[in-house]
Parts: sequence; structure tokens; C-alpha cells
Amino acid sequence: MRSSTQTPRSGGGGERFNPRTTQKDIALAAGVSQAAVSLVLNKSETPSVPDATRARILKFAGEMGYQPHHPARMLRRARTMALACVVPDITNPFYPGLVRGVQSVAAPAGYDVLMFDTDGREEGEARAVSWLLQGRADGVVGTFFHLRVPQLSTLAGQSVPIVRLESRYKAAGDLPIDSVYIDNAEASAAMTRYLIERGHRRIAMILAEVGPSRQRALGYAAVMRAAGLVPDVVTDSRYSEESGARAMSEILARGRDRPTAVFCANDMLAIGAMVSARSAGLSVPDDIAIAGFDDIPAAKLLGLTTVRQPEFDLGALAARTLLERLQPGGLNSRGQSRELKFEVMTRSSA
Amino acid sequence: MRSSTQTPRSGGGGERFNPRTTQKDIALAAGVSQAAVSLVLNKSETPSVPDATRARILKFAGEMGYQPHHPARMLRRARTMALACVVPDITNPFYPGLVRGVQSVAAPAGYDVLMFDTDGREEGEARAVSWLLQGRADGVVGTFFHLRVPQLSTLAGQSVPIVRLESRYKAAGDLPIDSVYIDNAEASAAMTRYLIERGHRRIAMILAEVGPSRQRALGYAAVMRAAGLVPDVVTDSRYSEESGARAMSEILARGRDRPTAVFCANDMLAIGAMVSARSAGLSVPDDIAIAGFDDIPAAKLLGLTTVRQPEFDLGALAARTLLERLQPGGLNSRGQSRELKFEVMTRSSA
DNA sequence: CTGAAAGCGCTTACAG
DNA sequence: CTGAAAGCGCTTACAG
Repeated sequence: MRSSTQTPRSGGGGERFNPRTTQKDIALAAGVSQAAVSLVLNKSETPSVPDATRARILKFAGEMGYQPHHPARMLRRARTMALACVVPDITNPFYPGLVRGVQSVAAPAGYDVLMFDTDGREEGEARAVSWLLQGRADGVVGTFFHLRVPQLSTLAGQSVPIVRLESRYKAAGDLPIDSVYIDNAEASAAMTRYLIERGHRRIAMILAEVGPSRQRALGYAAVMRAAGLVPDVVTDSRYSEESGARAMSEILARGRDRPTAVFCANDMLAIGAMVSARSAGLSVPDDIAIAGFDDIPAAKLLGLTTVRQPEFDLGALAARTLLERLQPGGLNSRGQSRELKFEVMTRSSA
Repeated sequence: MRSSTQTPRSGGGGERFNPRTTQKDIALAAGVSQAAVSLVLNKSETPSVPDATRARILKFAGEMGYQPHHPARMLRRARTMALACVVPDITNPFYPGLVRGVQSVAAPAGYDVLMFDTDGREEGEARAVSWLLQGRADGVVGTFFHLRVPQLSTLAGQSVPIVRLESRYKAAGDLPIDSVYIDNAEASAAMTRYLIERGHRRIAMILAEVGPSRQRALGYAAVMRAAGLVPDVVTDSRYSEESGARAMSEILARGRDRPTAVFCANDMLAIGAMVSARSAGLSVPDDIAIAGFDDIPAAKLLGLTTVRQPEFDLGALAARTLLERLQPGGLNSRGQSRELKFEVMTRSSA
């Protein structure tokens, strides 16, 4: 042990690393108590501190490059000033837009946004929950494919409010679990109606095993039956291009009585389906029409007919809902659900 | 004040919210000291604690649903177990892939990944730095368009190692600032050579004002001059579709002596340029060839000829570099730079 | 009005 | 070998 001013991390190298400046350091320099430093740094008015002292503290803080130590603040205030955004797959372009929406509301309110990628798997979602149980964020915006209200209750029961996306409202007791969504069944019904209007009779739907596929299949099947047509569903595992391509090859393998239109539960599936159809030598939409869901940026570029979900607005509304919950007393009302409007975007693929 | 077991957040509502279980609670239940609980929970072997006691502590911890309080741990250990990933724009599909790469290495090592979006602006980057100065992460992987080594030194000087992306190595003193990159100038030169080989003579380049545009322009200009051709550069503000479309309209407005090929400093610009060219009634590549840079997923779908950057591998390598720095003594070696290979992807657009 | 003290939940060095 | 105590950096209630 040599000098106590030497940081333990600096090894033998000497003076390359500066230890962090703390309130204690400023207090020492300014000849005041550490508490006085905290007061001056945090309040815009401090009647209890003489102006001269206040000025001196501020001067030293500036000169010494003081930055509050965030972990210490979190511990003391029992607030992290962070919102978590739990998503199935950040490489699906729908989600970066959503995260941006959350950030647009969180940042001005002084909240950080932490992203947690679950990979769309139950295990990933469970890990997200225990991670959140460690007091990492003050609230959560999340797309959960597997976890339902009972599993999310642990979190909500620890006073961590949750806003779920892409879900209809389901009873959440009086816990602060809200929902922000578009009417998936109705949106899907609208797209199915559009395809029927365009003259299609054999319309298949490609689904993924989890997530909003069920709601979307419901709307599709209802309209098909109402029109006297037979629902024709192909389910693959994930919301990915690979799954879409695989499902499409399966459909094409049927030969002559294959469908004339394929509606996919999201745009990633639809893009995979398009690629697969084209590499089989088919023209889209002449040989086979394809529609998607989400309206990711690539959909416009590829001329993909799809259902537009306002991802930025969904994120922003979810974040606003969370911030309301974080107001004093905001946890006491029961879960609500807020619906946004979808839009059928007709382009060249169908 | 009534009972002290009632959480302050529960308001009048009663028993909906459970206070968090702490080590103290477990200690009380098991009749041991809080320190013993910490020991048992953290070490796989505790010779100092009798087996029976150990088992009892573990049992209560499980039953009471104990989760360590992360902020308290961060404060005590002076480690956040988080890596920050600073990106200009998460909606540019290049970056989600990069973040995934970082996560693929960070997660198995027990590190979280925090994402910080700078919007590509100097102010955003400055905010990222002061945010990091608050002790939020143990290390940073970042794409900085504006900040250079001097500004990043404050961070590195606080023992927060930094890995920069998309930059050649520049002297960083003996601070732990590393670089992971592809040779942007050489990659750009290779693409320019390819376009010349395809018979183009009038080749323009669309740049953004900041970031890797300069390096990329260098390689382009060198090859053009070596081939006896005249470099023709159009600079717009950002790496966005809008900027690309705007720059392309400017180019098309020249009329007859417009270039036959346009090389864009990234894929977003190239996509904007493609859309703009097509909406002006031109065919790509017959009337005008277009090339990009990055190879984002949409590039393949759109048949965009581009330079492939291995974004996942870049992220993974950056994270590995950071983890090495976080080993004991890892901060003592000077900044290094590690290069990955690029690849020219020839598709239909050029 | 002013300043010292308690304590958030945890880890680890240290005294019995 | 065992258990109580110090302290990370901060905020805020409380005693002079």
C-alpha cells in the first residue's frame, strides 16, 4: 500500500487513470459537509446555504468534473430512471421503430431505455422477468409471446408497472398491467376481405407458432368462412424470412391446386415467402399474390401489400402509459387497454 | 405511520404490492447474520457455514423469491456488469445486427448490453459520454461520428475501456481505446474498380457529412484518378433514405451528362437513391447503376450491389476486445486495432 | 437556518 | 472457523 489517492485499477502504470470525483471530494475542497454538496447539486434553490458557499460548491463541482454516480443514486432513491423495452427480435425492423417511439417519450422525461431481446422464446422471456426483478428498471414495455398475466404478476406485484404490446386486454386483477394494441383480428379480417375483393378464392395464411398469429388467424378464418371459403393455414415456427420461405415451398409443393394468394402473419414471413416464390420461377402478384403484416420499411421498397401498425406511436403511447403509472398514486388503478388504428396498405404484391 | 412492513407505494390499496425480499429478511427467517446469507448466496462453497445452515438459507431464499438488488451490487462491487453500445441510429438495419453481435458475446459472460442512440449528432454523442461518466457501464462499444480520442479520453481516463467501430486506429496515448474496423478506403476502392470494370466512366459518389464517408470517399477518389477519371462527389447531411433521394434528384437534375453509376456511402443512401431514380422513370441498372455500402438485409432483397461489412462479427469482436480489457490488468496495454474483411457483393443494381 | 447522521442493499476485510 | 462491522456514494429526515 502506498498513497491512498492511487486507484487500485491503475496497476504499476501510474497516473493514467483518475479516480472518480465524489461529493466528498468537493466537500473537502470547499470546506463544507458532503450533505451540503448534495443539496446544492440537486436543488435549484437552497435557502439554507449561503450564496457564497453555494457558488463555491458549484465552482468546484465544475472544475473537478463531478458526475453523479448513478448506481448510488438508484440505491438511495429506489428509482432507476430507466424503462425496459422487452422485444422478441431486434433485427426485425418493426422493433427498432417501436424502441424509437419509447425513447421519444422516455428521454425528455429523463428516463433511459434498456433493451432486452428475448429471441421470442419462453426461456428468454423468463430471463427478462428475473432480470427485471433485480430492480433494473422502473417500468416495462414488452412484447411477450409466452408469458401471461400470472407470470407477469410477480413483476407487477413488486410495483413494476408493465405495458404489454400486441395483446388484447385480458383481466389483470388490480395489478398495473396495461395493454397497447391494434385490433389484430379486425386488421387481419380487413386484409382478407381485400384479397377476396381482388378476386382471390384460394387464400392461404402463413402463421408462426406464437405471438399475435392466433388473433390474426382468427380474423382471417372468420372472413373466409363468412365468404363461404375454406381457411387454409400453414404454421411454421418463427417470424423469420426462413420460416416464411419454408412455409411457401410447402405451399408451392402442392402443385396445381395451390392458393392464388398467401397472407402472412408478419412482413418477415411475407418477404421470405416472396423470395421463395420468385426463386421457384413464379411472378408476384401475377402467379401468386402475397400480403404481410406490420409495414416495416422494407415493405414499401418491395411493394408488399401489408397491414400498417403504427410502431412508433405504439411505443410512444406505451411509454406515456408507463410514465403515468410512475406518477404518485399511478399504481392504484387497474389495468387498462388502449387501441390504435391500423391501415391496409395496398401495393403491388397483391 | 402505521406498520413498518407496509410499503410506502401501496397507498390505501392494501396487500397488492409485496416489498422486495432482502438478505436481511432471509437472515431474520433463518436466524443467521445477513453477511452469512450473502456468503452462501454468492459462493458455491462456504466452509465457514455448516451444511445445515447453508441449506436453510438456500431454502428460505428460494421460498421468499429472493433476487439480488442490482443497484446495490453495482455500488458495492464498483462493477455494473453492463456494456454500452453507442449507435447513431438504431433504425438503420446495420446496427441491430451489430448489437446482436455484441450481445452474443456479452450475455454468456454475464454482461447486459445497454443501447444508446446518438442520432448521429455531436450533441447526442456528448450526452452519451456524460451518461457513461455516471458509471453506467463497464465498457463501451461505439460508433462516434464526431468525438475523437481527446473527447473520449475523459471516459477512458475513468477506467472505462472503449472500442470504436468504423475507424482506423489513431493514436490514443496509452489509454484503453481500441478500434475494430474494416478498411473503408480499400473497400470503397474495390467497389469503384468493380464499377469501372463494368464499363462505367462517369461515376458519382453520394456521401453524408460525417462518419465513415471521408474514408470511403478517399478510396473512391484514388481509384478514379488512377483510372484517369474525375471524382464527382455529392454530399447530403445524413445516412438516410431521404438524404439519398435528395442527392439523387440533384444528380438527375443535371440532365444528359449525368453519371451512369452512383456509388453511395451506405445502403440507406443507396435505397433512397434507387427509389428516387425509379420514381424519375429510370431503370436500375439499365439507365443508371447504383451501389451501396454495408449489406443490410434489405440490400439482398432489392438486388443492391454493395460492400458487405460483417456487422455481427464486428460487434462480437468489439465485445470480446472489451471483455479482455475488463480482465485484471487488461487496462494496462495501449490501444490496438483489429481489422475484419469486407466483401464486394455483386447483385443486379450495378 | 445549519450541519451531522442514518440508511438504501449489498460484499468483503477483519476482529474474536 | 464464525459473526459483526465498515463502507460503496448518495439523499433526506432530523437534531441542534
